[in-house]
Amino acid sequence: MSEGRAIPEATVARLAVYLRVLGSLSDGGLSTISSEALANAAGVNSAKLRKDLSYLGSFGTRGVGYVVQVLREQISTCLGVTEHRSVVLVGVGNLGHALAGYAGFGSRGFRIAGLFDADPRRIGEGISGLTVQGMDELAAVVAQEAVSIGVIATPADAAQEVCDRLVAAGVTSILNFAPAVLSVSDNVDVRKVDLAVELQILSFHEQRKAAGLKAVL
Amino acid sequence: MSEGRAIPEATVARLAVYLRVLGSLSDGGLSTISSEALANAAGVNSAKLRKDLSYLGSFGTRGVGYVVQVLREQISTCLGVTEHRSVVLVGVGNLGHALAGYAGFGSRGFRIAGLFDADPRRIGEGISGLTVQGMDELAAVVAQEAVSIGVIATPADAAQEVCDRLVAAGVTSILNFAPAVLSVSDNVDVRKVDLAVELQILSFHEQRKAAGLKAVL
DNA sequence: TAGATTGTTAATCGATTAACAATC
DNA sequence: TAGATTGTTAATCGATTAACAATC
Repeated sequence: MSEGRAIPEATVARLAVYLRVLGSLSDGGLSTISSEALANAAGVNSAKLRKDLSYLGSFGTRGVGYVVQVLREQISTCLGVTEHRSVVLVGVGNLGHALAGYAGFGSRGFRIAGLFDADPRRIGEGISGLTVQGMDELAAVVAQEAVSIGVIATPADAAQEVCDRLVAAGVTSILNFAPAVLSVSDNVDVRKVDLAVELQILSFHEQRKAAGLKAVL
Repeated sequence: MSEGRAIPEATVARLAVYLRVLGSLSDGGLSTISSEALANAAGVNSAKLRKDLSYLGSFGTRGVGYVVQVLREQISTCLGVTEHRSVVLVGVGNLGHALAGYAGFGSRGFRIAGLFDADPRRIGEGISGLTVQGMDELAAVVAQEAVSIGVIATPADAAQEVCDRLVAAGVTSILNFAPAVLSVSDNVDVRKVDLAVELQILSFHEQRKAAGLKAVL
């Protein structure tokens, strides 16, 4: 039981996309779908989709396709969406506000257990039904609400300290929106979302396109 | 000239990180650095770092390391940071506000050429020194300001239409923050940043950790 | 020369893809 | 049975890593 048949990282990311696409499809009343159709909707090719699903088991029907509901349940279970998780969000600047107001949390099994900020002027502020707390409260909330995920939306220079405090409080996964490289012990997972890096990757490709154009002319 | 010696996608993403790390290092007055030290600061191993840099050429000194300034210039040139690029941002909700206020744009060679929203009540609103415009103005601004990159920060159901209008206006790269899969012609680059997907990946790993813990006990 | 560190090779690892036998 | 589509295999491709010769 609880087999360690490792699912590739890239597959996990795509499963989350499939899950969302399946959500809108079943809202649209569709009850069954082929790998080809789902792959198109998700923007991948069908071989990759079938390979991805094969890591979860085999619950399609040859000649027919997949039952949308079954697929949703299998993927949800695999990703752990069924177990609700509490997250804390540190830093309630512009980005923190946007994240706190993000509607997708609840429907995907996440619950914001607390908002925190180091700036005393922000403490007590109400955002999306929650009240901003000071960093002193962080450890207690993480412990009481069994929080396992921390989201960092502070400026870069505060990120490492916030990270350390989150880890000390017991958080084991961190989603980092601050433009800083965090160092953590390797039992803690960190994922980073970096606007500047995304833009620079696009910029790089723009440049290549321009160079290609020149080469052609 | 303008050689097509392809730089791997993964390398491009890391180069952007190295560039930022080098920025803070040279602010700190450091003038020379070894691959080992830079790799540590960037959170990768030194072999990977050297391999990444080798795609740009070889401008380190054996036995010594790299001159920080030289490295910054080489990476900047490669990524196209030296040529300034104009971007437009569509959707000025919470997230749009956060993005519009993001300080890192200018220092990285990007300039916001316009903010747009479909909601007539938002038109005329001032954000970070810019005025929100209606979608009718989009095409003209893209053309006049030679905008090549569009950022989508709308709700999911508006994303595809906004995308189509951006592409029609002449944008060739899109950064999509809306939780929707965009379909575009393949001369247009799309990168997607998805909060829900990031959280679900973390959630998946949390689950694995919990299962591993149980297995050990 | 001795010590340090780069740049590159070759081995390994992981992910993608096409193709097709299995089977509804 | 004939047509459709899955699940899986094997080939390919790309990225990571360790190791070390080159060289400062």
